[in-house]
Amino acid sequence: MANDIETQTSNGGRSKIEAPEFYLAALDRQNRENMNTALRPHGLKVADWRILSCLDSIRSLSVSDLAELTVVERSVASRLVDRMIERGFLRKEASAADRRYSEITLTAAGAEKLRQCDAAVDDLRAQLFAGMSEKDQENLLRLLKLLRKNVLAYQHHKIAV
Amino acid sequence: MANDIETQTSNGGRSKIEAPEFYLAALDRQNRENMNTALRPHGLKVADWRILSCLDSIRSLSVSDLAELTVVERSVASRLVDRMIERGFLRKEASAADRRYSEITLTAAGAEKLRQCDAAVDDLRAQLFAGMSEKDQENLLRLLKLLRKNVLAYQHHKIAV
DNA sequence: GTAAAATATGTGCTATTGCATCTATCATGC
DNA sequence: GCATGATAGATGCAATAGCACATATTTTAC
Repeated sequence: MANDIETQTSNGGRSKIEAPEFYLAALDRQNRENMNTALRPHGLKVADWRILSCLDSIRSLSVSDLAELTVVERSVASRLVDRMIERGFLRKEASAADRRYSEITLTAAGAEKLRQCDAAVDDLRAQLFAGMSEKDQENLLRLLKLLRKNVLAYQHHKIAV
Repeated sequence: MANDIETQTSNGGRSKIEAPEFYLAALDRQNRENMNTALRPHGLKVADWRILSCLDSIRSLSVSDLAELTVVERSVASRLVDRMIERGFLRKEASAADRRYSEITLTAAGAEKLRQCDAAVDDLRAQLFAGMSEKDQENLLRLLKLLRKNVLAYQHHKIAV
């Protein structure tokens, strides 16, 4: 049944589900599923892994920074961080300069856990970009960055005006 | 604080948050937020809009088809459809050929609601692809399609092996 | 034909997310 | 200095998503 799906533009225009945003969304959702299955043996979910990855890249971040980088609500980031502290993967201390901020860092256990996931994640990435030339990958990254900039601009536009 | 975020590859390799998948995820999440704010005046959420869009493109689909196209669990699609039937946007009847299947179609009200959203969605899309040449857009779509194929292949690989 | 397996859908329950709100801390104005 | 406003973070609550399972229908194996 699902095999013979064909887009029939009933309205004369281009089919909505052929739009790039639709692909983008479907792609991310499916990739997230795959990430979750790849990470399950390690006891992590994608949201956890993203937090750890951010702190691997930047070392010390606040809850707000993590929320911004992983694009979740601050409340969600707060709870994710809490749970990972309980599990021993993260450590949190109040910033000396501004005690509202928390400085979250990886513990040795967190760094080790992240390292354990590397193989699975790298494998998944390799599958994802299979058959795509280096040049195409760079091109894709460039286009995605441009889209990201546009998205942020839209948000500011909305807020400012 | 969040402004001076710089990627520092503490592990010698490429920073994880610079990986295309990370951009992809962040992009989709932010775009979804923007879609939600754009659709809020119309009383729809992105999930609703996706369902309607699929049925605008294909006319008649089952719950499973909709779940597959929008990449959500079938239970989620089932409830989304139910609620939209209650709101008068969709109609559902059992398939004559196979009564397990439901044939879901847009009502006139549903088609009209979707049409009302078009301006907002088109505007958002224009903002999203602002400054991107026609050629780049086609290129992006091509690359996304390739990624999508790879993602699906990975899933089948996982299931089959 | 009948039994067993498979598929589509719906439902109960849990986990996750997002929104509103609260507290604590800092910045700005006077 | 102090009052007001702004920001970081946490928490209560509601909506959503996902998982496990149940039911109805069809297909497959015998």
